Amino acid sequence: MKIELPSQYDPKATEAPIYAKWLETKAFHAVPDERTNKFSIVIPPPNVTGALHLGHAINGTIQDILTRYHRMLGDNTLWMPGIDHAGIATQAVVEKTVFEKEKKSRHDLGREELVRRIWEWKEQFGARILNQQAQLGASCDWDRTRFTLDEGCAKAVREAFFRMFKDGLIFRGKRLVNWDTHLQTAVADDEIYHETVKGQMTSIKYPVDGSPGEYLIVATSRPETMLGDTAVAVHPDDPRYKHLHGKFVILPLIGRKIPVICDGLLVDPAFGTGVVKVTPAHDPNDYATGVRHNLEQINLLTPDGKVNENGAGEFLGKAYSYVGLKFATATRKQVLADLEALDLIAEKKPHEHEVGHSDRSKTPIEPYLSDQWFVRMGDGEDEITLADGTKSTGLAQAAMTAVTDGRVKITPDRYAKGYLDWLAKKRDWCISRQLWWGHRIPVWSKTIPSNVLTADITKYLTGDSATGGISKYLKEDRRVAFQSRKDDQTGEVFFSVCIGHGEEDAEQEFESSGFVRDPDVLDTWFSSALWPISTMGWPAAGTTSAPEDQLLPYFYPTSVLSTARDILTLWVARMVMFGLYCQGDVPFKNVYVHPVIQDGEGKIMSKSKGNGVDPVDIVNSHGADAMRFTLASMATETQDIRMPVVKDPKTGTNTSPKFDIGRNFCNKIWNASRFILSNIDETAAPIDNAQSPVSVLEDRWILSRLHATIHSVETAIDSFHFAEVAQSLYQFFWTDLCDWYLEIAKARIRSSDAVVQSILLECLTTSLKLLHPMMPFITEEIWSKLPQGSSMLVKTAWPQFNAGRKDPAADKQIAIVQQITSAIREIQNRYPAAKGKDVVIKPRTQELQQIIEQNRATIEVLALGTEAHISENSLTAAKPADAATSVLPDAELYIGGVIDKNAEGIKLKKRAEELHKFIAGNNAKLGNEAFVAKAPEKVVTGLREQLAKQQNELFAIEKTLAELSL
RNA sequence: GGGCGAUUAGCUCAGUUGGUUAGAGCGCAUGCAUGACACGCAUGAGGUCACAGGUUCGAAUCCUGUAUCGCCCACCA
Repeated sequence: MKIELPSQYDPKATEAPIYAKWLETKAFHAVPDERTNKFSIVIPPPNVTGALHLGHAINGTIQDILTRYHRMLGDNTLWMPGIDHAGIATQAVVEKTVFEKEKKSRHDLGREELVRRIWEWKEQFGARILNQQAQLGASCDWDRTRFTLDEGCAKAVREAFFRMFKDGLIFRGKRLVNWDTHLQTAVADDEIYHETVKGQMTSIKYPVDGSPGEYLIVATSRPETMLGDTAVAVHPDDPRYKHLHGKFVILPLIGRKIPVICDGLLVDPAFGTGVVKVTPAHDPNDYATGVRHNLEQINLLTPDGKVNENGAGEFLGKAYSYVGLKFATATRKQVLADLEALDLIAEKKPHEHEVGHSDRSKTPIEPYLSDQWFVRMGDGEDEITLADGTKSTGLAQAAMTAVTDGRVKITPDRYAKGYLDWLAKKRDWCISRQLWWGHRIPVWSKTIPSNVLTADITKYLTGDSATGGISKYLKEDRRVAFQSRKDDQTGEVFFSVCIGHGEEDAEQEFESSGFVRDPDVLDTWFSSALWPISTMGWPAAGTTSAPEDQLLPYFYPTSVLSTARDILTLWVARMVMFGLYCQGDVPFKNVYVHPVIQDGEGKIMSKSKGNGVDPVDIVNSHGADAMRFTLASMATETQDIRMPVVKDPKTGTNTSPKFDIGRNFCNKIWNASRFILSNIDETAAPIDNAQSPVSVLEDRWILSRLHATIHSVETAIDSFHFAEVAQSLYQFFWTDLCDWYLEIAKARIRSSDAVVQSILLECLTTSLKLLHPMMPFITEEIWSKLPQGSSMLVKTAWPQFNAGRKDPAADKQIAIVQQITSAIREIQNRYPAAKGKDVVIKPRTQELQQIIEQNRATIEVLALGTEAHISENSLTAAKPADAATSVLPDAELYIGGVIDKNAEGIKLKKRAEELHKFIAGNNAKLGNEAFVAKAPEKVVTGLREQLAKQQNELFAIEKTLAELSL
């Protein structure tokens, strides 16, 4: 009849079968239905190449707490999982593998074959990180698992691109990209690491045109770039160079006459000579300057990093050429030598600077001017129309407004600032990447010779045919959009056509008319930005009655996005923009930014540093619940959190003592449950939460505490205070329930008291429910052992908070019981001889005397066992001979015949000293008229009461000391 | 360089709008094989709240400055 559990909780044996059961019962599967209360989260899709790290684990834990909590609340709850194709990272991994195995580069394989290999790789390893998430207990709707490169996402990407292209929000422009001269590809900013290089700062003299003997001196760490200079800049207000405004200098070696321009943004007059050389094609700042002043951009580089035909000229009657030399090395050397020979070097000094290197090839990056596609973020003038019909002065502004007007709430709110600041710059977003793995840009282009008049372009493209070929797309209203851009220098027109979703047959037509598809793919963040809507079926949502088609109208906007702060701009801001533009509503109502876990020294955990902890190792050593509890208890409001890392002596892997907290708590839960279940009858049922009156003090108290806990857990989850959730559950379960209630109630438990059984069951079942979102496996396992019902905990309703169960009177009485009990134990600890001896209690108030009297038995059970008693409890109790004393603010306790005078004296004197300080401080405060006049009455009376107690206690101690003649 | 944050017990962190003697866990010390649990129980020690000013009757909490650390962004001719 009694239920028996094994004496140790074994996560390894428990977790997999429980998870299988959840999947079997489709517990995580969400389908739109008539419910109006719904909750949805889209997972930040981890990189397909990625291995699970603690960041995933803490974020997964948080999302699962929210998801499971809302599921239990009865909300229609969807947690949408998936993975990200992670363009460059994935391509690099596969390229590396191919090279290691076959010694073949991607050029050897060719585009199609490489992409095929990456897909193959994805099929093989892509699900690994999601399986690891499942090991943590994540309750994702795996039936809906998505991939940012799957068919649905491709459709969404194509549609979004098309709309923006058509609206002019996507445009083609020049941009300096980070060029890897070894791999001959552009690389993303975050694929670059900086290395400090010892170089030289060279000051070069540029002769002023028409003023023999006068030079402008510019300093540079990259003298070879001077070959591409198209201006020198000074500050407009710099008096040293006012006379040169509008003048020119002659570029040494090349002989080009270049203007002296005034630019207050580029030039800091206090730095160096206050003159800056401007090389628009090879430096980002100079590029921007060039755009401002309409300067010529002279590209000096070939794709493999050598100087092209622009690197030659004539200076002072002598020809110089650097064509074919390696740019940053041979060219630099030669340029310096030639300048030296001309005596045009004013100064050389050692200079350390940061040089960007490609992660892939480990070679220095060259800024390289090339044509790229951009998303226009908006400059505040042109209005755009969002999908809900409202207007905005650009995508960035729309995303800013969504946060400032509260449609998207960021928690903690300080992160909103970074988000807004970044968007306020409205920097156009370069979305083309020179890669093969990704969504290929759906644009076909053709260069139209300069001799074709603008008006004749259509005719030129369609030839004589009025209906055949591409003409129908050019003339009819099809989902095909056009842009053309004339090159100022050559007069050629670059004619681009974007072929939208549903018009794929047009691709062939355009290609046979000489159009060439853009070789680039889109920045991974482009498809990530569509993630909340693409996973829900956009753009086709709501048009059929198929359940898959109803996701978007039902679950969008999602409820919460949980993420790390580093992608608040790159990802979150862009999702908001695209959500508003494509779907007309924000993608999520809340953004929760969780803290980043660092190692014990405050360093970010990383693979290369070897200071990371692998969550899978922790699942193996401590169990998923233990890890989840620990991670949740670390999810405080702070932005970084430290986790000391140590080597596990058994496995040699990294671990942290922090996880023992969770493991110990699991064990506590297990054993308390074991104890309760082994002591209840099969027929026992939890007490009726709403109705049954409860009369026994400790029963009233534990239910009071239980309901306070329900309330605080709800409040904490709703406000994303996950550490508080962990804290209040830990406090309730371990301290209140196990340390106090179970100990107080043990006698009744042994005597099979029916009431206490119903209370125990109520506490246990409710605790399991409250703990389940955070610790799903162990709670589900224990739940399955309960005498009643066979339903799974995962689908069980969340406990109902009942304010009527809160019982301040019971709280107060138990607090006194605890205080007296601890005081007696303290004496016993101090004087081992006190063990087994009776206690005399002398309370100072009638009320306290009564409460102690009412709980005499309880205190005896907790502190005295069976062999001793409270022999007296009265206001006038006399102190026994040689009594050890415990002086409480409201009472004195004595255990006679045990005293060690000296030890007693030391302790009492120490406390007396403390009291003297407190009393003096309080007297000073209360003697201060300003304080009494200005402080709230509550504070003043509280202080007076406290002072009275302190004086009473001090009086008692001094009396005792006198009696001891100390 | 700009922004954000941190600095509270040996360690990791709480500390709600300023208000009665600043809390927790781990670790440490002492005692304990007590009929759930030694991954446990009981008790205890341990803090000038980074530093210097200021506001206030009153500051861990608000303001200013300094120092150290971390993260994000931009990187300098």
